[in-house]
Amino acid sequence: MTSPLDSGASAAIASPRGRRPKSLSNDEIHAKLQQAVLEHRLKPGTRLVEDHLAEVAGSTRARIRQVLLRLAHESLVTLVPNRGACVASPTVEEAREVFAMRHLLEPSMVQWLAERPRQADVQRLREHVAQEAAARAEGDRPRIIRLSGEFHMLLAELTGNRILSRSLRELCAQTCLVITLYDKPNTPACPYHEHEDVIDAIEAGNGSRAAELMRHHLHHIEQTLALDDPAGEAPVDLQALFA
Amino acid sequence: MTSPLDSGASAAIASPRGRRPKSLSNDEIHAKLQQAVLEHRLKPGTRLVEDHLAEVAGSTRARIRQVLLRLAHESLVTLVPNRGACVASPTVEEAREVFAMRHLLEPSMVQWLAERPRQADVQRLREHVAQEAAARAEGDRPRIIRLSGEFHMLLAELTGNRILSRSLRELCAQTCLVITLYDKPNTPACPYHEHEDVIDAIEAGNGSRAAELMRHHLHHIEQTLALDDPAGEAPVDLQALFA
DNA sequence: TGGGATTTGTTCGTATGTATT
DNA sequence: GAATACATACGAACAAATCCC
Repeated sequence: MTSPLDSGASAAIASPRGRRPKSLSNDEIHAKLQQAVLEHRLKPGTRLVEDHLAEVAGSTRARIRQVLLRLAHESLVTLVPNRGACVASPTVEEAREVFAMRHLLEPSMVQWLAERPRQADVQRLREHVAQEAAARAEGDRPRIIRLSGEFHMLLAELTGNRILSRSLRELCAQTCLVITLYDKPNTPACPYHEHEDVIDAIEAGNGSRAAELMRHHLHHIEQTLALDDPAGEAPVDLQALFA
Repeated sequence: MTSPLDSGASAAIASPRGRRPKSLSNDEIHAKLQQAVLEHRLKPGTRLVEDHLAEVAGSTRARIRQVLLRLAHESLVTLVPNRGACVASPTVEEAREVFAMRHLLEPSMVQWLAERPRQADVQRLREHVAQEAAARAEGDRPRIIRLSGEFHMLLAELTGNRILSRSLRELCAQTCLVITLYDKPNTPACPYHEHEDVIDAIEAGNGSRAAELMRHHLHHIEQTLALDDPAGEAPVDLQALFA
């Protein structure tokens, strides 16, 4: 049984240059950690030691605890009593649940947007895709990955529904963890033309087409993953093996 | 401007008889508070003083803090720095967002269930509705209210998707707060025949009908609320009033 | 305008628990 | 199997802020 706590011990949150005397607020720490996950800089299983985080962030253990608690509730870290926190490692089952949830939400979400298209929204979406393209041109892979996820978050924000927005933020972050764990070797992150297609459908006010494109897009992302083979977690029943 | 902190000061979590020496776990405290909200025993605006909760639950302030943090993340309590916690009072806007979210999730959810009907599930659902009927017969109003919400949670659980399950648990709890705040005077809680209709559609394997019934049901709940008139919150611009 | 009571926020020392050698 | 090192969990006291009178 692979413990979620047996990976590298050093905190993966690098401070740009030496010690950082600046003390970050609670929310800033949370945002930084979340962004690190989105950029695949914090990998699943990485231990998050309260003392280390407190020192690096110029904060205190009590505050770090709060942040970890919040991240745990967002399923981004797992909290084991008396053993501390580490970046979550979603199981195959959990990964499927994440995608099932996104399949439930996102097609309806873009359909809703397409049924009341606003030019300002389309504008923002196109600007975002332009950023994606720029990051792609620069070969800035962490940035590409983050922006790909943030496109979906942006769609949620444009609905104006903050609950939906938060949900999708969590789901995208978890998706990033899933991708780091189960990505097939040769994967071109989230082809951007699919994003543009969705925008086109929204601009055209074609709700059912937008929904269909999103369904296809999600399906496509899921297909770049190896959620079938039991890699990563081995629920092998040793007892049965020797019976 | 009505502050969310100006309601009754006494904690509304009654211990059955005198002091309770038993010390509850963190999760138990959370469950109890959540259930109290579901049963309308904790009303919006009720202050939640850490010391009081700690004593009643036989716990410590530190633990209570964790529970409150979690409840805050579930939007069941609002946490104001240096002023403590109180049961959340969703605004009209937030109420609309809750229903929008439920409209997004629940029709697709029951459609999914209806497309792969299992007799065991139908059984559990019917048993639940029977409990609702029993509570109705006894006139146990808190129980009726709680069970009505829990029907929707049960549907989510039957999908086997824990993320969806948690989402709906949160949404239902928030709906309960919304109902206490904006219910029109004469409201018969959630007519149970609508629940039965949904079950029938699921059993019959009629996905689109199940979805349609759920849409109708949600719409019906929303219509028993007074989300149009600006009661409760008065965003009156006093400056404009005297200009 | 001020003072006292109440409640939250923080800190520190210690205890407990886990993993390792 | 025992001892050690390490990190989390706990408890109490102190400090700061808010509310009410």
